[in-house]
Amino acid sequence: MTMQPNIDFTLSTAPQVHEWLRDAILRGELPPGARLSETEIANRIGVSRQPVREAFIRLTADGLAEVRPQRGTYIRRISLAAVLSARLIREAVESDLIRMVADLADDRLLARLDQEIAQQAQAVAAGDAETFVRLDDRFHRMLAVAAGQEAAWDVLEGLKSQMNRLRYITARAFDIKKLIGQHSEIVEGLRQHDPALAEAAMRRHLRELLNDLPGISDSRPELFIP
Amino acid sequence: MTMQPNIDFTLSTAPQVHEWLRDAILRGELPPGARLSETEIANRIGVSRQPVREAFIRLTADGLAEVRPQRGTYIRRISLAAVLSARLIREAVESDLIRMVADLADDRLLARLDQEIAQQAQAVAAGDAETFVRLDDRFHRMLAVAAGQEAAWDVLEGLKSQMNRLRYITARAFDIKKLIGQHSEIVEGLRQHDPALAEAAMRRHLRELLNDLPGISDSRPELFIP
DNA sequence: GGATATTTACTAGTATGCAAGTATGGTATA
DNA sequence: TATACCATACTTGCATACTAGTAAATATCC
Repeated sequence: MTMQPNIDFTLSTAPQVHEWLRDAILRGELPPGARLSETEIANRIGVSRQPVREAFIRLTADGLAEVRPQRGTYIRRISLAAVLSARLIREAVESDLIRMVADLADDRLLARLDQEIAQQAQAVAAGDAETFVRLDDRFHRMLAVAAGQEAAWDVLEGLKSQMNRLRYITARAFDIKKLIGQHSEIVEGLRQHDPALAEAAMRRHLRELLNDLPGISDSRPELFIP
Repeated sequence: MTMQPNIDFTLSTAPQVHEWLRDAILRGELPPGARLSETEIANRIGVSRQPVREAFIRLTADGLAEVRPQRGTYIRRISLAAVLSARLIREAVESDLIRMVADLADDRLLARLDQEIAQQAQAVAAGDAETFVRLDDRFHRMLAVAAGQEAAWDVLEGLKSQMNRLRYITARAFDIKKLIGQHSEIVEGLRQHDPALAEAAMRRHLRELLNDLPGISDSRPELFIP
């Protein structure tokens, strides 16, 4: 954790500290298992323990930190079970959403999706894995919006936080080209207005994580709860 | 809010206060829109403001309260959009789960589900709507467990909190007999090991809320965000 | 030298005081 | 009577002091 946050003292500081730490955790800057201290962070950013403490409580509620009384506060390691649950939920929801979109998709939407995929290809050509992660999220969000269910996607975002940490930390471990090809298959299903085809492509796509997960948990066991 | 919590002073008080308030909110004892005060609750249960304040922060993270700086803390009114999102997610997930169960269901599971439904019928015969809400949750959890996905159900529990408040507050507004009949249809699909049949029954069941919601939001507008 | 107390430095949990913003009700004024 | 103003009593946000518990290094005893 190299940077300091820019605290705006005309606003409440606790939420700002929370957001700052949350970002750092999701990006993997604060790795699973890392130790935090209310006092140390408070001194670093020039506030009292109190707002930092409240930020820790919020992080705990997010499932991103764990306060061990009288011992310390730690960045939570990733629970494989939680990742698998989130993946299952995501597959179920996005499968339903993509069926809805298949009925509604018009040329304008299809063109925008094609354009998104082109940008993704550009990022992978530049070897920029982090950008791809961001674009990937945007692609899926766009589908949720097209289904008129952006709110549902926002809920998924919360659940996906464990998955996202994993993706940022191990972005290079994924076969990104394959993922982009799967995006194209999904859009192809939409183009044909074939809900079953689009759904099958979506499920294949979201099950990809199941192939990668064992390798990741073998090579980076320190990220996970044993 | 009539009762006092039993605070165990050998443990941290903040989490205890949080759980106590959370229950009161979900049961509808603290109704949407109600005003809370750190000081008042602290005095009532004989602790300082600090742990109460931390409980409020946790409630905010749960989406159950809203702290308006320098104004007060209020029990959040229910967002219709949030309920609809939660319902959609629930339908998607439970549909996938019930398909899994249809493949695995054995006589022992079917017998236990039949027994659950019998208990539900008993509750409705006794006119005990609150008990039915509890049994209903147990029924759906049992299905998730049978699919080997109890963790996923736990995640849904968190999302459903807005829905649950509604159910407790307006338990009598629902046609409970109809709901029990739908439970039977779901189990019938399992008995025939027919995933499509079971899924269709589940979706019908979970879409029932869509029929009741307009009536509820008309007759109890004070529960909802405008 | 090894095992066992003890000190010491740290941790988070709680209580309390103060600051700053908001709502309310009363009062003076037109 | 209606309106503007102001005093007051609240609210939460933050800082600080103190408590109690943990863990690790150190001293002490055998």
